[in-house]
Amino acid sequence: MKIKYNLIHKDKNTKARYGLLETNYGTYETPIFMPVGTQATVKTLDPDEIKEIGSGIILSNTYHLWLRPGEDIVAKAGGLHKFMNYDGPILTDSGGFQVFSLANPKDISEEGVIFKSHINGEKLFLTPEKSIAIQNKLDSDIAMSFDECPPASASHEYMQNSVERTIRWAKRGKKVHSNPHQSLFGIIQGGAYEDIRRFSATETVKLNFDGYSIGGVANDGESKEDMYLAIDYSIPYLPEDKPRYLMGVGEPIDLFEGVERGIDMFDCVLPTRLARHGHAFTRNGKINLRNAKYKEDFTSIDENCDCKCCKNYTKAYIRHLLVANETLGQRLLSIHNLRFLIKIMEEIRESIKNDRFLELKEEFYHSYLKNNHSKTSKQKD
RNA sequence: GCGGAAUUGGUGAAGGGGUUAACACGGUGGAUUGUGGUUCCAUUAUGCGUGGGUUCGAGUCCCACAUUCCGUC
Repeated sequence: MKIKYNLIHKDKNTKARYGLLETNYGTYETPIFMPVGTQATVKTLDPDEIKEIGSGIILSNTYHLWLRPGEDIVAKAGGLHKFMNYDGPILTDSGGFQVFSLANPKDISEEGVIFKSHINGEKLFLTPEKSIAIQNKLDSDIAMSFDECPPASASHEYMQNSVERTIRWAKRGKKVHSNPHQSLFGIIQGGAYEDIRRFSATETVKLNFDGYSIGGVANDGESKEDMYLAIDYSIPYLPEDKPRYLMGVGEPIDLFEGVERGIDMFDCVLPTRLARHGHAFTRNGKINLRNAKYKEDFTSIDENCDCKCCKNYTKAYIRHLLVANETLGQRLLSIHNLRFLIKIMEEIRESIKNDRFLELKEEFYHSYLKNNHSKTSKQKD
């Protein structure tokens, strides 16, 4: 079946919305945070642990699985769910982001994009049709349109041309999409240009996708102000009865800012990447467990957290694991950081239902920002 | 006793007269938003065993001493 979004309640004071998303693998409440498992694994966790932290949908990536092990092997295994032994919903990214990160602008043509494999340097060619065909074979529950993801710093002219091409790519992808129980999302681009976001949103919505994403907001070096503008400029043109997905966003503050503006779905590598590099989210801001001050700190990372890591282990022990390069440290922190974001989303959903989203937001910001561990803007003060 | 070699940060060390002592590991911070798993960035010896001397200038050359190692009686 295709996914189905049911809008249940709109917050009285903001654009935040609470809904239910029906999928092939159960119904999930939104807004939702989706952990990222690029290579058919949420790094360091097994599927039982993904479930334990209260996770719903997870992400995987067309580009990476295309290169290794190849979509045919995944198909032979019985599809991505069977291959990785995960019986929850899976969304696959289209490889579009890799256009931004791995290709040169001159390698992008109307037909598709020339990549250099990050594994062996081999020249590869990816098109909208190819991306959709791979995703059909992977048999994910939600596929993404193949898009170009230009930086917000791109000129107005480049951005307009890029967005027009992304829309043509979306049409081509939709035309060949043939997996009956896989949904397909369109992607809105346009940087922080109001007119281009409006154009991208209205034209993409005309194609009638199962959901809509806002992309190009979490590229390296872009300001949070531009991200918030990109959302504000796109949301008014998206239909109420379809889910809205903000791609690549996952700082706690940005989850609140996104929800407030009407976003239903988020994904981000940040919780798991930060974990592997020794950082943890806490209600009092982000901390670096490798810091010497935790050497003899025998308290948990966050005493209010209900995850396996916080219930059983101390900062001093986790620090030791990280410094000694033991993978258990990375695993425990990944579990904690993911649980942290998922729990925030649980609280956010409750607050929307009770029309007290802004109160929760203020409460969270007060605690999270009080030690200035996180800035509300990437711009220096 | 005699002869030879060595002595440079927390560690392994480079440098054999010319500005601020290489590099690596370790230490200490920071970064990370549709993945960078072991990544990236910054910082970390006002000092080269001790004391003299030569020189415009000395880890670098000379002398004495100390310590360590090797050989030998």
